[in-house]
Amino acid sequence: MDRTIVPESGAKLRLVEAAEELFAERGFEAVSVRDITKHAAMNIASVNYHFGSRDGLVAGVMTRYITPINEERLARIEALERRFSGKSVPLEEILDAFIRPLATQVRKSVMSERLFLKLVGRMFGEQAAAMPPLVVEQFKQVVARFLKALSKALPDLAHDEILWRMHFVMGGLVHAMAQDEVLQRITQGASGNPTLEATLSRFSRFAIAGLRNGLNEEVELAEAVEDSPQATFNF
Amino acid sequence: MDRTIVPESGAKLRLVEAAEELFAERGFEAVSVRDITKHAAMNIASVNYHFGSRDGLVAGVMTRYITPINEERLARIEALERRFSGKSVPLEEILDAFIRPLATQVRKSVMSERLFLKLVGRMFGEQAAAMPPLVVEQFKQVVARFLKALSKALPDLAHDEILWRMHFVMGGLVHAMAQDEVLQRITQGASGNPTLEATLSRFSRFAIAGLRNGLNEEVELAEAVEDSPQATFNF
DNA sequence: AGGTCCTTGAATCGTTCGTTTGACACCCGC
DNA sequence: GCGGGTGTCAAACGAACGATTCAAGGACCT
Repeated sequence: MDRTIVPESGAKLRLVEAAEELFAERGFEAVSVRDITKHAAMNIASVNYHFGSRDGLVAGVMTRYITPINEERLARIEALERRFSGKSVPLEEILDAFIRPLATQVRKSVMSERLFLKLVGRMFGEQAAAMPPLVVEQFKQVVARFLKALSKALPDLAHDEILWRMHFVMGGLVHAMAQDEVLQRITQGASGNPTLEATLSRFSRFAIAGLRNGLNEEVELAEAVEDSPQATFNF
Repeated sequence: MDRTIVPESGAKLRLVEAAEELFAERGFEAVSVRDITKHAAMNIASVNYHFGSRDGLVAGVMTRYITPINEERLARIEALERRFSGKSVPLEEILDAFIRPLATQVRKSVMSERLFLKLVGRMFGEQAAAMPPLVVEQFKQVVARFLKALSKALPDLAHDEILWRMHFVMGGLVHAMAQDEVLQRITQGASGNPTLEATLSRFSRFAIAGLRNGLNEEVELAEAVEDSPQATFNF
């Protein structure tokens, strides 16, 4: 569980690390093989030699962090289910098991917190279609596992509803990670320079509330209609 | 307020519509000028003749729908503030004013709901840096306006906190719009084929709960700590 | 010392990209 | 009917892309 990095020849590692940095900064499609090899001080041919193709390198970058993140997620949710032995795991714990691995793995990276998050965020935001099949398979496993735990923790919510809310949660997470400069630009930098932990904590509380909502849904809607003369909520 | 489309020469319109469709389907960076002109049954040179460059066409596509969406957002929030004359506008109404314009504009588009949402989602998800300055300026105005309304509606929340939650909300929205096939793939299509209205309604309820959370924050945290023997929430 | 395998180096491949060119057709006011 | 915009067309531009080639290096083993 502690092995974070696939054993690489040293040259492979240098290429992957250079690629990560550039992908995080400029996005996957905006970086050429020449950019990467120049940044790693290596020959152009090295990418094709070590990874077969540019896509092979991209796959290597995606696997490198996402795999241990998802492994840690699975390990954590399994530990929780063991701890609560069949009973439903509290929502807070489930979400923590999903989010905290990001903070764990960022520490093992040579990149800054900000770049690491941008990289992971970009993988889902702009390269979701290019994910290696193995990673996709693992991710399906993670989703299925957490979905089951959420179903238990939120027994009054329909299965579909949970699914959608999880989708919203992942979207907020991905966006918050990858698009930090949008926040900065739009608010003229009024948002400060928070730590990763603080940001994830903020998000965690937001997401929990969104997920938990609806146990008393009809009550809230009734209120809303009362409050506003011409309620707009037919959609 | 009803003019949706900038007056265009007919040829410009055909190019923009062809570009929209391809951008929505494949992403902005994956579509070449040749793809666009072929799809519009026009000459390669037409893009540079009518828009100056490929970037000019991209800017045209971004402006075309985002501008009226943001105009409608501003009109709605102003109408609400007028209606509630100085008093705080209910959170539900604020969020509705932000989200509903998407549904309004999609109807004026020749594209399918799904493609339209993918297009708008992609603009923020993968092309936020390429937004025309005019659109960015308008968007800043929208954010500032809604931020003020939210501050009134959620008086117990710190300014920064509201800002971050709005960021999370926008992320969930963008992701839900652009990455629909992720949801399909990961859940093996178990999520059905909901209408736009249903999806936005779902999201709206989710976001409201997330935004409103924390008025009684310490209470919930205390509960959570009690529930779980070894609380993991130091972050 | 010789031979083998793994890895790099510089040069170049064929494609595709966004953009430009200049010739050609059209229309409209004079 | 004639000149000057206006728009379209095929063709070609230089630049950048991912990928390939092949010779030369270097480590390691026998």
